[in-house]
Amino acid sequence: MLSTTTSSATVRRVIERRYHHGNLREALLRRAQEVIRERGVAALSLRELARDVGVSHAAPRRHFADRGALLDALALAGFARLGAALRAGHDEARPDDYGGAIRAVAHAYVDFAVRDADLLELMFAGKHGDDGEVNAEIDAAARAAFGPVLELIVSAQDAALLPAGDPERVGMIHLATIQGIATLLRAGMVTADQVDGLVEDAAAQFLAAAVQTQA
Amino acid sequence: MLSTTTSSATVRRVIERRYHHGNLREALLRRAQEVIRERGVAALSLRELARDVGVSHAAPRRHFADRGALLDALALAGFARLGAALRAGHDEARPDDYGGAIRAVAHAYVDFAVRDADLLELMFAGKHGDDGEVNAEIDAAARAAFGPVLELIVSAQDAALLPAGDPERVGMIHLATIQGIATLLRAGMVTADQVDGLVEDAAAQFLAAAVQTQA
DNA sequence: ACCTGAACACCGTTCAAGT
DNA sequence: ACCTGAACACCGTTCAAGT
Repeated sequence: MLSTTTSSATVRRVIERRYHHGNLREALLRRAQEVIRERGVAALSLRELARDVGVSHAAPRRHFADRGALLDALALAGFARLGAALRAGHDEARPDDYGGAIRAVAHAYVDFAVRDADLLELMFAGKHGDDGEVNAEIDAAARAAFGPVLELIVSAQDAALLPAGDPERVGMIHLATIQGIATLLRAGMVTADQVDGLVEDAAAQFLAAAVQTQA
Repeated sequence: MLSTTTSSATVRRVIERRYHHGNLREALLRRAQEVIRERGVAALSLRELARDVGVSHAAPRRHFADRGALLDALALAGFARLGAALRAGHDEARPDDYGGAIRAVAHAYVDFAVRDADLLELMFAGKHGDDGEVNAEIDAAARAAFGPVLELIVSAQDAALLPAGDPERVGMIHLATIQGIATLLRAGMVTADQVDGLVEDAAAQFLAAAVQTQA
């Protein structure tokens, strides 16, 4: 039918147009996340990405100076998404239920780590940049993502449920524990059905140790 | 001088011979560890390795079926070295000083993680093998490496310093915490001078939470 | 402003051939 | 038994050229 032909031609033109209006960057990032999830960071190739998205192999250069720049952008987007997930976990609990919030955030973190294990590894890979220094933008995004955890600790301290003290330090141990559980799962040293129990233990230990410190 | 010429020719022949007698494999593994330490796993190239060691680019194939097999061998060797380091840490403490032993092992672990951050990441990368399953040999090596930690917990339980219970589960939380501290350090979220304090906190929390569980 | 096509130097993998 | 050399298909990066 004529209308079908017309509309399909229109769609084609629109798609072509979109790439000329700044959407190639998003398309590349979206596809890159899929590839990482399916086959890992090592299998991520700029040329294949360009092919998948229907553009020449040199086109990504407009948006990402090199492969490292693409990885940095992925890490940045990853921290934004992780931050949203942690915040959503935090908001699942009732406002005064600090223990519940701590557990919900921990579970949200591990869920993210399971679903996007390779992306998380990339996010924590550090040494973004040729000379081995930490990318300041990514570092800031990471700290922002963990904001809900710190707020939680400060709130609990205000409510006298946790002893006063540097929330960064108290929270860092807890964060390390959760992150470590995710790593052990990824390595196969912990099975999927053990994870929930370990996360519960970690949250309980976090609260218990805080009380212990207080005594 | 004649003798110098003779001996240098002898050395050359010996080196050539060594490669023909099964040392190419060790030479490749040794050089690979250096490259990983200096420039990371992603920068590891079989061809460059062969060049560095003075052999043709196809020679490594005799000893490693492909790049993945080399990485597996590196992970295996890494766990052997990590196990030795943890055992050495354990032996630093007096036989009856469980708290000291736990702290020493934790510090040994983080030291390894700092010195060989990229290797450790490779060791925990999981999914060795094309279809995403965990390599059984590497998994066994990992469990063997963490043997000293489990022994420690069992000993402490026998001495009634820790509550009875599954040592794997009790120890796994502690191990996760230490591993997580290493990851946060690598990511730049924790500075090098904070690490010792965090490790001390983690060890104290481990013992405190155990006491708490007992009560 | 954004993308293409050709070019360059690298890489992993394979395989016949050498000693 | 162990290694070499040529070959293939891929990759990241660069750059002149197109629209």
